[in-house]
Amino acid sequence: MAVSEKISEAELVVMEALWHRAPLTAADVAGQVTADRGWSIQTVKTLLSRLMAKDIIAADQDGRRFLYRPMVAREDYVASESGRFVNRLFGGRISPLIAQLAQQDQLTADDIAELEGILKGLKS
Amino acid sequence: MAVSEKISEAELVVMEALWHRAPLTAADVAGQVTADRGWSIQTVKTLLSRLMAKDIIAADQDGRRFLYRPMVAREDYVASESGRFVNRLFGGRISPLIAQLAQQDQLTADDIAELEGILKGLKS
DNA sequence: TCGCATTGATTACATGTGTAGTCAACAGAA
DNA sequence: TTCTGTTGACTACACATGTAATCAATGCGA
Repeated sequence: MAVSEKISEAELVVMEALWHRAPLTAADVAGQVTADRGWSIQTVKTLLSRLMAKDIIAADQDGRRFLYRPMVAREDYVASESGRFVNRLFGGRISPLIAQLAQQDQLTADDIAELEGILKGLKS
Repeated sequence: MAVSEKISEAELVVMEALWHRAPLTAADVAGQVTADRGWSIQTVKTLLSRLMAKDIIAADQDGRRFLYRPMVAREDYVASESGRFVNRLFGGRISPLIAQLAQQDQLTADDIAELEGILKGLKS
């Protein structure tokens, strides 16, 4: 559940591809990400190796290729990063974060409605 | 207003000291942070130099020392990091973040009350 | 069977980061 | 005036990260 090793920016791009669909071969992952990022397939393979070394993904042999899959659920990663983030910048308190984002006009009417629903659920 | 250069973890510790009180000499900053972190004063000076190079802080000469002060307001930094964060992990949408944090039991009753107040203000 | 294309493994290299040591200048004590 | 301690500047060095090139094995087409 806990995500021990750090996932770097570039590694996260690869993880998003695997979270979106897995298992994938290195070539598949590259197909998903080289478009936006302009990486070579070698770069993707390096990132896959590093993620393997960190035990964040695993690979199952399929003939002479590997099929890569996440070992960490996106929800778990997001949960741990969210916690780290509010601790780092908001002393663990969430309402200042919301106030912050509200001030940046990052909250849509839908967000507000949704938040009210969430809060209602929490109070009961 | 925008924070161009990245502030690393260690640098952020120094920034927090300067945001808390400024201007400070290198020795003052070290006094604030070496306790928790076990850094030598040299480490603090290196971090100050790097922050200077990034134009995140400035220094005014005071005799043969320098008095360091932030060039970036904490609010601006927090705003830009918050935006970056919700974009990276929540596709820019905030309600999933709140739902996430709520699920981690990171929301206290006070938080909930405060959030309701914020939302009320936003709707009017 | 033999060469080529594919694939993982290894190596490369510049830049950032954490963590400091050393040096040179200068101000104040003796 | 000389010694010494303080201070910023410069240098160091290992590990992380971004971005790949190259190598070696191997399976498949000719």
